Amino acid sequence: MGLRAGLRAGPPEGLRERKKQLTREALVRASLELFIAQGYERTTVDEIAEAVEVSQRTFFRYFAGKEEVALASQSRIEAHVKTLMRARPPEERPFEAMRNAVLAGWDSLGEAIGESVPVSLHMRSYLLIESTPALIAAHLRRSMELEEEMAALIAEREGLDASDPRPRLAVAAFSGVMKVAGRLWSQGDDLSVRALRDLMVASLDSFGPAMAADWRSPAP
Amino acid sequence: MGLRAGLRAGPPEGLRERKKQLTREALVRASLELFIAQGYERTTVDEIAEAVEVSQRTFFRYFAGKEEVALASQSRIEAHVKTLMRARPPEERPFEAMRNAVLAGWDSLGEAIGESVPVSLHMRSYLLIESTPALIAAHLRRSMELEEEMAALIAEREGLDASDPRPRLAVAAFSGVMKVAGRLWSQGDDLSVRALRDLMVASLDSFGPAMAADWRSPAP
DNA sequence: CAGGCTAATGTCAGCCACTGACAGTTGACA
DNA sequence: TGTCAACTGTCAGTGGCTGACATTAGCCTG
Repeated sequence: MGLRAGLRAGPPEGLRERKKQLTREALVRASLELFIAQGYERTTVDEIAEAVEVSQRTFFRYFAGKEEVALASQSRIEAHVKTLMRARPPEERPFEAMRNAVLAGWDSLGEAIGESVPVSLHMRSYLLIESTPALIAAHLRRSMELEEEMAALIAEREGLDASDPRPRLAVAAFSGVMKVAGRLWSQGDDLSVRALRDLMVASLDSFGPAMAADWRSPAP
Repeated sequence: MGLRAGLRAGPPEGLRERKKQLTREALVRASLELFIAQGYERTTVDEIAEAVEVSQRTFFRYFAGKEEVALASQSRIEAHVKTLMRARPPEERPFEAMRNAVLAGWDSLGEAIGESVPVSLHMRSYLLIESTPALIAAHLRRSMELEEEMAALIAEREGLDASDPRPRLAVAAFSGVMKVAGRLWSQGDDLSVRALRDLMVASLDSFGPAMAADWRSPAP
């Protein structure tokens, strides 16, 4: 131990492991670039494999399907947010904790997705997802799983029984708001991370009013 | 005109149109029965086509894909709810109108899905969807489209600009609650329509408290 | 009611995502 | 260094889905 110098998180286990990591990252990068350049459907797995110089079979040993590689960098963020959520101080109320975890997640985007996928590529891949029906579907399913984990986390934080529906309701509302923000962002023209973050904050802030107020009376 | 007697809604245009309708219904029925009996993935399109005695190619002329036929009876309900939503009196607030439209939709399930698909078959198909990852994904995507239409409807009702995010936020929250209710239902053991309806009402009723209350203090 | 028009269907060939089986290659480690 | 296990490539096959073209069958007009 302690032999290696200048590395941060996970020390590469050996040559084999390092090569695998490299192949994986190359596949993600090549996939995203091809998807963005020519569209998701119009890109075949053979093309991706060829670009990375591996066989098609190898591609499928790294990813369960074409969808998975398209959502790969998105998954990194979700994992990151989950970690941050677990680290939230227990005094924070559920909504507050989720809000802080998500915002902190986007503020540290770079660390979340690693060096192999530049931030701008990641953002364009997000855009790709939002504009490709097959990927929208896959993404929503993954989000549902995330929601369930978040609800379980919150139930634990608050000391509630697993059957209590309130955490699930709160999480459903929260991620509904996030989805609206994501959609607004993808339809706007400022594709920066900052713009997305601002939209998230704005959507969260107008959620309360949106639920309570009488929209027909002139705004307060 | 006026020659035909004793028919209700859409007068069958002729023999050709009637046969198409019949084929379509037979495909939906056979699909659902096969899916339920042996699972969605383990059922091939060839099997379905064979059961109805049409070619595989014909199947794909009626449905864009295997997913679509699995969601067919679900789609009927969504269309029905949309209609009911449009008929809601304008005095109702958005949440109220959505709630009433959805509940009324389930109360008139029979009329919505027609005779070709019995209610119990429909409910089991709903269960199938909730337990099949590929169908969950497809269903969530369709729900998203429904949400957008609902938001547009509400924006119009309330006389709001299309860019106002509040209708979208309200709809997102509402359908988040509905999804939770659907999930609770599919995981319970009472698979009746009544049970689903009750869960929807219960979820809607506990939504307010779930958002506002301090869950840690003993319930009021 | 014959015959042409057109919509609906069947047949065939082919693409692409994905998988199992088997063989070859290459790090790991005694 | 040689053995083992992990990783990769090749091949053959299944199933969803599509375009092109031929065939059938309701429809409509004279």
